[in-house]
Order: sequence, then structure tokens, then C-alpha cells
Amino acid sequence: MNKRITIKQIAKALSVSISTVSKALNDSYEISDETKVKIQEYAKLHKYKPNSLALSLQNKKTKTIGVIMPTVLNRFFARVLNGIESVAAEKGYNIITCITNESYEKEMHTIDMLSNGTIDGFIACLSEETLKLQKFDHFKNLLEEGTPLVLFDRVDKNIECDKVVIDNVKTAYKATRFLMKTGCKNIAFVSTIESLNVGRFRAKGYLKALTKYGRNPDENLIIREESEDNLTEKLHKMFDSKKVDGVFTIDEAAGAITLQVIHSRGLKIPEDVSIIGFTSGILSKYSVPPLTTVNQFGVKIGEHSAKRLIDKIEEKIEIDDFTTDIIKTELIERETTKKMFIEF
Amino acid sequence: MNKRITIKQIAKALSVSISTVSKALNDSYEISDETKVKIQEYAKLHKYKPNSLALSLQNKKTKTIGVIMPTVLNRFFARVLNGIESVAAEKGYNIITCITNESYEKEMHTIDMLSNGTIDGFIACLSEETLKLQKFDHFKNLLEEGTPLVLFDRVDKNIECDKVVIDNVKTAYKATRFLMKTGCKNIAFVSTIESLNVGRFRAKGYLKALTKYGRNPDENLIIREESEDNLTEKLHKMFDSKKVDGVFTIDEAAGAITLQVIHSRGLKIPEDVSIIGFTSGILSKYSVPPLTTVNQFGVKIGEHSAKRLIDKIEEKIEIDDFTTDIIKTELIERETTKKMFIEF
DNA sequence: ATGAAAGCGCTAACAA
DNA sequence: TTGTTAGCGCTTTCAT
Repeated sequence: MNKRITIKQIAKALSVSISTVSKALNDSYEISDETKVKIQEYAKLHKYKPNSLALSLQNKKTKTIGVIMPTVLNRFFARVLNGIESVAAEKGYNIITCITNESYEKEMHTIDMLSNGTIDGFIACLSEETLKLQKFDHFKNLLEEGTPLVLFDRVDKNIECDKVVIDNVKTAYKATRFLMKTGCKNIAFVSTIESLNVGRFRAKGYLKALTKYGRNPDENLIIREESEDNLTEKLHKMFDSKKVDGVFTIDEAAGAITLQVIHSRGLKIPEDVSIIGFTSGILSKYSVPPLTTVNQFGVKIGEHSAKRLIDKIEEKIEIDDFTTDIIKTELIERETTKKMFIEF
Repeated sequence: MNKRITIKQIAKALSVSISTVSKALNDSYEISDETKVKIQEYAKLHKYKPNSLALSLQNKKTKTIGVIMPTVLNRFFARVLNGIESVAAEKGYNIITCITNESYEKEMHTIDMLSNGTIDGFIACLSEETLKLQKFDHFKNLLEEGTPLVLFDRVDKNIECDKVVIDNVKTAYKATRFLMKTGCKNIAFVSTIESLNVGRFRAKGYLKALTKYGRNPDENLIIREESEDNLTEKLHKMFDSKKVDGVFTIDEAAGAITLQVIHSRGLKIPEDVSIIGFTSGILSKYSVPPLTTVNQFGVKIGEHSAKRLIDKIEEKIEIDDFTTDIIKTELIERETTKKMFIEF
């Protein structure tokens, strides 16, 4: 239980001055090789480690970035976190992670707590509640103070900062079009994230695709919920009343539950019903059958966000040069959709 | 872009001394109400926030804990992280998360980086490589320096510290027994984590249960791998050569792949084959059919670890009072096992 | 009731 | 080549 040793103690032990020790440890040319060696050996022997708080206090850089996540119990966010962590680590940054659980209160409180010198910059995904309330002052304050901020996935035009997103409309458009191409006539849309703008954008893309190809959107085929409660029921009702041969589910819960419902009705996938999900999912690769999904490239989103933030922190980019970067998505064809047979 | 204001600036602006400001902001009785109000209002107006680095430097407490995770792309670990974060937040602690990706190098490096004053204590889960190499010096150094450490899930008897684990042998024993109770005669064991001691403990529990109830373990029914490569193949081979009516899969990948294989062979679940998985899984609740699993209570493990660590940090427990706490597990009966029909 | 000064661990400009 | 000093932002004795 030998507590950590400081530069001061080394100085005393070797009867040299504090600054000599500091310089020797930083391998300064000002110090003679002899004393340098002496000091460095002593330091190594006693496992000296510079106190990073003192360093940070000095140069006003903490080499740590704050990451604000709505949740981490969702594959997509876990992937993003992973991406952030990997580039942060690579560049010598630590990450402080906060999970808001979609709460505005916690999000605000966290940012408040951390914007006091502990952190060089933030990467955040807006919580559901924040989006609903449209209260962004905590972020605006941050920006006013000159703290770099990168928002990913769930962003808002009222916050002017760097953003890393996917093109939700386009992605949904393409997924829907894909279902049409594989011969689906009655394509349903299922969402449990109607409260999020990303959810609404995906709905938009779905509608756009239908319209574009001359299909009339049928409101009985559209389930836009704010939570997964009663979704099973609603799905059964839909399948009872309508002939559905394709489903586009835009979030984790929607995909999983739809798959269960289809199975439980004894429908064949993809012969009777095709289904496309969003990567966030608990399922995809390992579901039965493996789910055709939109891959959001969560890791890439995380990596990109971290890179952008660190460039900002290290002033490789002008502080007020804001971009909105769009990470492209990809449709991964697995076994819940038929092979494409129409050339559109 | 108005940079953060300091106590010094307030002092100058109001032409009082620095210490007066400090005291006023801390609501000291030494300061007259008049100046207190004056200072506090000025501070509020200018959004003064004490620099936490300076504070930490002073009182040698950073109110942040380091969390070392092998991965976060696994439901179990994500849950643990969630549990840790929630109690940390509640108690005013921040968490710095590091993901080792099962690498000894990264684990060691991380601990090295962080044990320099940034952190009050660690919660860690040993990486696979560390366990294999049996190199624990980084943790031992930590403990020698007097840094509190809580290890969870994957622990090692060579590290003397607080531990939070499940009883793997017992849990596996019970799961296997459950399969027997529901009438399974030929119970297979599938693992892709043979390199982890938790994996080997689970195998032990499985074997123990069989033996206890007079069944001879059949090595052709036991698949103990270190990775998921070729698992599909091996499973098919097993099903080809043996009549299997029950499978106990002890990790995420094993469960998912086994489920796929069973489906692809057209076997009925649970009529032809029963299967029990471990909660870590990508599947369970949302799989088809919903998987009967061992619930490891990841959130609870996280919460418990965090509580224990914080108690240590805040010296509510003697620093050298080490315990190994066992979080109990639970079998969640879903639809991949038959109803129990034998009273054991 | 207020302020001066030392110190947390370190760096860096300046002096010797 | 080495040491002195000031200072990062703050708290806390100890004067005044």
C-alpha cells in the first residue's frame, strides 16, 4: 500500500530541485545525462507516474471526451460506443460515458456536471425526452463556452454543431423499394419510435417509395407507435384484416416482435411475408431466419464522430466549421426477403 | 464563445479577495450576507462552475471510476455497464469506460494510463487473453497502490480483491438438471468460451448434474470450443451422429448458432429438441421461439459492483476487507423447453 | 468580515 | 547544468 510518489519526493530524495526532476523526466536537453539517468532510474524504481490532474490543470486539456448515450442496451448504440472508444483509445483519449435512459433531466445534469474542465469535448445522441421537449439550452451553453460537440444519429436543426447521421429518408426509401422489387405488393410499415425524428424520417421514405412507384399508401398497413406496448396485438389485428406480403420494420423492437407474430401465425418467410429490419436489432444475423436488414454501420458512425471531435479539440479544424456528415447505409440481404426479380 | 469564468476573475470584478469569493460560494458563515449575495449573484449570472480538476487535485478524490470491459457488444456486458452507470450516477460518480476487446495489452495499458490520479477505483472484467496468459501484475500494482478494485464475472484467485460473480457450476448444474426433469435423455453441451474459466465451470456443472443423476457423459455430445468458428459444422456433425433431445448452450454465440442449426434441420422445438441458453444472448425473449435461458442478472452484477467499489472508495469498508459476492441466477422458462413433468 | 499565503502536482520562463 | 519562481483554479489555515 505504498501510495503514489510525486516529483517533489523524488527531488527531496535525490536532493535536487523540483524543476530538475521535471525536466529530467521529460528528457530535457538542459539536464546532464548523469542526473537524468539517476532521476529516471529512481522514478522507474518507485513507479513514478505523473499526476494527470495536475497536468490537465496546467494545459487545460484533459484528453477525455464525454459520450452521452440514450442507452447501451441496444446493439446500434453499443456499436457506436465501440467505434468511439476505439478511435479515442488510439488517439490517447479516454471516454466518460453517460447513459441518459432517454431522460432530459439526466442528460442536462450530466452535461452540467462534466462541463467544468473535466472534458475536452462531447459526443452525444439526443434523448427521446429532449427531442420531445425541444429543450436544447444545455447544448447551446456548451457551444457558447466553446466546447466542441458532435451529435450523432438523433440530431436537431436547432443545435448548430457537427453532426454524424444517416440519410433516414433515403435508406427507408431504398428498403421499401427493395421489397417492391422482390415482388411485395402490400407492404406494411412498423415503428415503435414515432416519437423520434429518425422514425418519422423513415416513415417519410417509406411513403415516398410507395408513391413514387404508384402504390397508394394504405393507412391500415402503417403502424407508427411511440412504444412497443401492445404492438403484438396491433400486428395481429393488421394481419387479420389485411393481406400483407412485406413488412418494413424500422427499429429493434418492431423487428423482433413482427418476426414473432409472423411465426406465430404460421406464415412462411419470405414466401408469404418478407421482412426488412434495421440493424439496431437484437436479431439480424442470428435470428431465424436470418433477417434482411439495413446496416447502419454503427461502428463507423462512432469512429467518424470521434475523429471529427478530436480534430476539433486539437484544432485541426476551425471551431466554427460545422459539417453534417452522412454515413451511408447498406442493405444486407439475408433470408427474410425474396431474391430480386424485377429490374426497376 | 465566452470561456469559463474563474474564482479569480470574480474576485477582480467585484474587487474582493479570492478567498472571500471561495468562501462566499461555499456559503461560509464567515462571509456577510451582503457580499455573499453579491458574489453568488455575479457567479450565477456568469455561469460560474468550479473547475473540478482543481478540486480533485486538492482533495485527491476525482469522483470517477474506471470500468474495464472485454466488450460491450454483448448483452450481458452492456447490462452490467448499465447497472454500474446507474448507481455511479446516483452517487455522483462518473465512469470512464475502456473496452479491452479481450486484449491483455490494451487492458494493461489502460490501467496504466488511468492509475495516475484520474480515478478513484476500478471495476473490471478480466480479458480472455489476460486469463490465458495469467498475467495479473497490472492489477496487483493497482492494489498495492491502494486503489480499490472490484472484479466481476471473470475473476481469478490470484488477484486478491473484491469480486462479484455468479456460481457457474451450480447454475449449469441446475440448468442441466432442468433439462433432465423435462424428460431429456441425451443432453448436449455447447460452448464457444472454453478458454474462459467461467466456461469450464459451466462444463463442470453440466457434468456434475449428469453424473449425479446416473447418466454417463458422452463426449460426442460435448462441444467445447474456444471460438465460434466451424461451430455450425460441428453441430451438424453431432446431430448427424447422435440422437440429441436437449442442448445446454452456455454462451451467446453457442445459443444462437445452435438454434439456427436446429431450425435448419427441421427439428421441432421443444418437442424434438429442447434448448437452454445463457442470458448474455442476442436472443432469448425475442428469438423464435423465445429461448429458455439462465438469467445472469447483469444489471444487478453491475449495480452490486459499483456499490461495493464506492463503499470502498468512501471508506465505508476497510480497504483490505475483501469479499466474493455471489449474485444468484435464475432460470427463465420460455418456449424452448418442455414443461417439467418429473418430480426430482 | 475579509484577506494573504501556502499548497495540491506539475510545467515553464527566467535566473544563476 | 541546475534552481527559483510563478501559476494552473481552488481550499484552507492563519492573520488582520
